Order: sequence, then C-alpha cells, then structure tokens
Amino acid sequence: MEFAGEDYFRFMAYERAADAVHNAPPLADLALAGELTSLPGIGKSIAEKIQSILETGTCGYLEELRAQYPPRLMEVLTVPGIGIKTARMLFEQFEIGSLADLEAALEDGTLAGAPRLGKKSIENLRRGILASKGRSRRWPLGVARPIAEALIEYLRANVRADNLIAAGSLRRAEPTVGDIDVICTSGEPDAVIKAFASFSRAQAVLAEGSTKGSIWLETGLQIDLRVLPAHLFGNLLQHFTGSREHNIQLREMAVRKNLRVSENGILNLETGDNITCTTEEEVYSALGLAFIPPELRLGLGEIDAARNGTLPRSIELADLRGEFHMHSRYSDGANTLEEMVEACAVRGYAYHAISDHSQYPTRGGDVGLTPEAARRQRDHVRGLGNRFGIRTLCASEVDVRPDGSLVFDERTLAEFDLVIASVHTGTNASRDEMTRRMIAACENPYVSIIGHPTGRYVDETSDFAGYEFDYDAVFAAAARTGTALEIDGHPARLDLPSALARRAKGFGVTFTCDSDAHSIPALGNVSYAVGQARRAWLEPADVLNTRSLEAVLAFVAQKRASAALPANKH
DNA sequence: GCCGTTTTCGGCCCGACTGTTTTCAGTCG
Repeated sequence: MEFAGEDYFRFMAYERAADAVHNAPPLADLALAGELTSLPGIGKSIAEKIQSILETGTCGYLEELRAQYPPRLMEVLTVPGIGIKTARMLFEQFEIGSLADLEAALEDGTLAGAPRLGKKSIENLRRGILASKGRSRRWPLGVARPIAEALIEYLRANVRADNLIAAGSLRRAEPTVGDIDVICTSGEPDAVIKAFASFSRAQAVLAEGSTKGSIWLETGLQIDLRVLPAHLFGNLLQHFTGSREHNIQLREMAVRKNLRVSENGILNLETGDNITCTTEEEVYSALGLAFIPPELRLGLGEIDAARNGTLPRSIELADLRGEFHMHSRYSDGANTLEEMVEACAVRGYAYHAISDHSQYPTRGGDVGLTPEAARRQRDHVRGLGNRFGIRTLCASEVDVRPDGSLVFDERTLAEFDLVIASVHTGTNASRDEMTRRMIAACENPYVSIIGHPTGRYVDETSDFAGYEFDYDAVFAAAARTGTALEIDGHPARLDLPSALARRAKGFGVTFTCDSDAHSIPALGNVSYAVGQARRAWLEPADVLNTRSLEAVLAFVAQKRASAALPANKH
C-alpha cells in the first residue's frame, strides 16, 4: 500500500489492524462468532478482507497490489536505513525489486548520484545488508530473560546505577522478543555505558554514546542500554515498555485532554507545564488512569479498563500456594522424587503435585510409568510423610489417546489425587477429531487439568501453532465440566497462549499456572506461566493453585462426584 | 480505514537521530 502511494492514514490503519490480529485469539473463531470488529482497529472494511482471506486464502485488494509489484520487493525494506521513500525511489529509478538487485547495484556503483544517497549512506547500506541477514529472527522469552538478568547482575556489581530493569517486550512477557532493552538511572552515565560495552558476552559494540549503548552477542541478539536521569524514570520506563500500540492509544487519549505524552514528561498544552514522574504509577495517574500492569499493555482495551476502574487485579507469582505439573526420575525428569519435593518446600509452597508421565509410545520408545510403577511411586510419596514440611499430591500426566480416552483405566486414575490429561501423540488429526478428543478428555470425571492444551511450541525456528480444534467448544466444555486448563510455563510452550486464555476466561474456565519442570531449576519456569496469565487478564481467583489445598481437593472431588451421576444430568 | 465521555466528519503519537537538501526529509523505536 505504501509503494502504491496509498494515503498514510489508510495504511497505518492496516498496520494497526495487523497488530491487533497478532495479539488476538485465532481469527477463525472470531469470524465464526461475528466478532472481528470487536478487535480495536478492525472495522467493516478490514473485517470483510479478513473474512475473504479466511475463506479463499486471499482478497481482491491484495491480489491487485501483488500484480503491481514484484513479490520480493518487500525484502528491500528489511535493510536497516531503507524506509518506504528510499525503497520506492530505488524501485522507480533503478528497477531494484529485490535484495539481490540492491546488492548488485551497490557492487557495480549504479547508485552513484542517486538522490539523498551519499557516500556515507551507501556504506551504511552495505553494512545494513550484512546486519539484516542475521537479524530477522526473534528470541524466545526463555532465552532472552536469563541473558537480561545476567547483564543486570553484572552491571549491579560493577557500576553505580539504580532502577536497573529490562523494559520493552521482555517486560511485557512477550513469548518471543526481537531485542533486549535495559534501562537504568545513574549520575555517572559514561561509566555505566563503558562497563556495558565491556560485558563479557558482547561480541560487537554497535554504539557507545553518552546515554545509550548497543551491543551484539555472538548469537546476533542485540541489547540496548539507556541511562537516564532519575527524575524522568517513570516517563522513560513507561515509554520504553510500550507496546507501540499501547503508547499510541495512550497518547491519542491524552491529546483529547490537551496533554502531550512522551518520554520527556507530560506536557500540558494549555498551561505549558511539564509533569515529570519518577514512577509509572504517577504517569498513569496524571492521565486519570489506574496503573496498568506491563503485560496488559497491548492496546487491547486496557486503557478503557484503567479509566473505568475495571482492570483486573493481575495474578502475581506470590499468589501461588503450590503447583501441579512437574516430573521426577520416575519418568523423564532429571532429579529424584525427594529432590523435587524438597525444592518445592524451599520455594515456600504449601503443596505440589508430582505428575510423572503415564506410559505412552514415542519414536524413541515408550516413556512414562505403567500402572504398577505409578503405584510404587505413590507408596514412595506416601512414605515421605511430612519429612519436607509440604503436602505432595500423587498425580499423573496421563496421555490422551486419539479417541479421547486415557491410557490409564478408571480404577488406576481414581488412585491418583489429581490427574492432568495431555495430548502428546497423533497431533495431525483433523480439527473435528481433535475437538472431540479434547472435549472427551474434559468430560472424563478423573481429569482435573488439561496440560499444555494447544500443543503449540515457541522457538526461533519452529512456528508450530499447535493442533487445531474448536477452541470455543473446548473452553465451554472445560467450564461446564469443572476442568482446569493449564498455562504451562515451559518457555518452549507457554501454552495456553495468552490471547486464548483471555478468551477462555470469558467462558468461566478455571486455570492453573505450572512449571512443567523436568529439573529443580526449571521449577522457576512457573514465573513464565504467571507472565502469560497476566497477559490474559487473569486474577488470583481464576487460578486453581492460588487456592488452599482444601479448595484444590474440593475442586477435584466435585468433578469426580459427577462420575456417579447419570449422563446428561447437567 | 478507523473512531468518538465535545465530534458520524475530520482528525489521526511522539521524539531522537542521521545524513545531507544550508533548513529538513527520512528512518527508527
């Protein structure tokens, strides 16, 4: 649209709509429910185009544009320093329609004399092409966060700085991030930047100014550090946390009140007063809003909620009294049963469940426990008694067969305190088959939790979006049957995805936040689950493992009691 | 193309940085 010279605000509308789609639950569900225009930035026209794309794979307008321009033209825009104006000029005057065309033109000097492209710009483009080749990837949260934490620890030990914090997508707990933004306040910014540039894992220093530095790690991951004056910390943290769409909406709202919001303060356009804030709370308060947790800042209704006082009381890690999903050496875990129990006690949990796998076949052979082995494990757990000062529930992560039945029979299931049902195999079944399978699992009276419900994976190479099923139908079944849906904190899973979890909450579903730990350190992954739960607007009351042990057991017992009832009773 | 606690028409976030065009356009986040 930009190449075609389309009106700026028109293609901006598409860009904002694309952003909303990226953060929304699957569009097929919304389209079916006639809810596409409920997404912010999607009106009648774009909804019609989405409908067409869902039905036919494309839409008329897109095909019109595709016919006008070579398919690889967009590559040129990925080069840092080339925006739409330059790309258009290169296409129209030099017939550059791909990255390869651009590289060739830079080689043979045909770009000499091009408007606004001097010697320095040409050189920057050469470097930019090299940079762009290693940079298009995104990084899983589970990879980026430990790196940010290591950097912050290093700076804390070596410089005089306060308010060291990772902002940006990391702070919003996005499942993947494009880079790491760290900010801090200090009276000695030069020394801070210098120490930053000397970070042992830095492979290249891209910028080393007086208030901002950029480094590349050997993997190509970029880290930016900004050092700021303390009296502006609130404004800056708010600005650098984003998201872009959240900031746009916030500033649009502020403009209607004659206020101009930026990282430099909140300027009252009538009086000329500039309000600077040392905390984010002050920023939101100055705009008449309640504090919005970073994980909610996606431009998906949080600003209205902050104005109306209808924001959730977001769940926090400290709300968890235990968790349900972890493995020991009995199946594929790295630590012994005792080690896992003790580690959970050390974390301060009142209770936890050991949920080793049931037996199921994999390409590498069977994994998991037979019913007999599960019974031996149960006796082992019972024998621990209160040795570690924590209540250990005997649980199992039981595999769901393609027909929706579980690999353990009812008698075996009844012997566990708690059962998690998970799909690990046969994931290429049709949408209808998978929907029936998931609903059958929910309807099993012994299943209290559905583990990693969509099967999606998060990493830099795989875009496996999980197995397809009718999410709304399964959410309704989970709510109706009293089955909790897990938010799995394994950084490669983060499943349920937050957009789906937020939708499921609308059906009245109960959730769990679990680590899915296969080792002691991985118990910490439960914090990723909490981050996704916050992005889904979940409150403590929505999450089973914020409740007392008695309440958890009652949740399990209530559903099991339905096993004694005839079908169709409720 | 979207949207509205003044508005269904007439607006649309904000600033830093860079290179080059001696006053600013283009890019980026």
